[in-house]
Amino acid sequence: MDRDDVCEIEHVNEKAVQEVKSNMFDDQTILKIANISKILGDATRVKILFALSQKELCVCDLASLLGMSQSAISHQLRLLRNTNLVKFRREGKVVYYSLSDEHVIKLIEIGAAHAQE
Amino acid sequence: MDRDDVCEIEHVNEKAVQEVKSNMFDDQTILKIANISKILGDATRVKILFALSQKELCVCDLASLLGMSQSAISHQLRLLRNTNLVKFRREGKVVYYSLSDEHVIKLIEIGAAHAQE
DNA sequence: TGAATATTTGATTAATTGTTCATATGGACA
DNA sequence: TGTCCATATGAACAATTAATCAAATATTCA
Repeated sequence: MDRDDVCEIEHVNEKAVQEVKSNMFDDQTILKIANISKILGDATRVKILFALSQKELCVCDLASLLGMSQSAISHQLRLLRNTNLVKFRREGKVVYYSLSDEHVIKLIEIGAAHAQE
Repeated sequence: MDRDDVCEIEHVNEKAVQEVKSNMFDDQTILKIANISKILGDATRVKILFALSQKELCVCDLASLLGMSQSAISHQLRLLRNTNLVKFRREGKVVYYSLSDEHVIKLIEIGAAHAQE
């Protein structure tokens, strides 16, 4: 699309637009904000992260806790691993997961505060 | 699926699971957390919300600022309206949008802090 | 009223996503 | 080695989603 034609130029508040633009986060930061939000945009993942914020748990614990298949949990954990939100350690056959990012809990808390309204 | 069969019962740390479960947010709260996160899970919407946190802007301003079609912006604004994250006022032909939820900015700020790593 | 302009809306389409099922991997232990 | 069990992974499928295009509203102004 042609961004000069979004509307008649006289109607754009050019000064305000430029001012906001100069304060805007760079695209990479915006993308990272969107990406971590995307992670929290699924109830299963929110539950997993909240659970792990309280206790280190194995895949099996999480599956039991959430009443979901071990495969579904494992898929979600992979996502959380790939985005460095959780870490894990192996103990025999069992793999224990725990949080590796403190921001996530703040985000969940603010989301919860937002929910109470 | 059968949640009793996710794994051998003896291997679930039942006590830990129960403890976490008792502290877990209720499903409705979890859903609201996920839903507001979903909103922030898109770069266009993050930009819109961040822009509106600084200045009241019209649809046309936002389209110009983001270099996107006015229709695309309008669709996103509808979403933000429906979730009560923005409010608007009409002035003649022009509709001005502004933020109506303070939590959103905190979420974006924490997301940005997370991005700086 | 009719023309012009800002915005909204509905339908469509391509892309993304979360779960399921089946199968693979990896460690423990006989 | 072979079996068991916890976990991981790949393919497939349904559902959701964001942009585009075309068309509808709403407001101003001549």
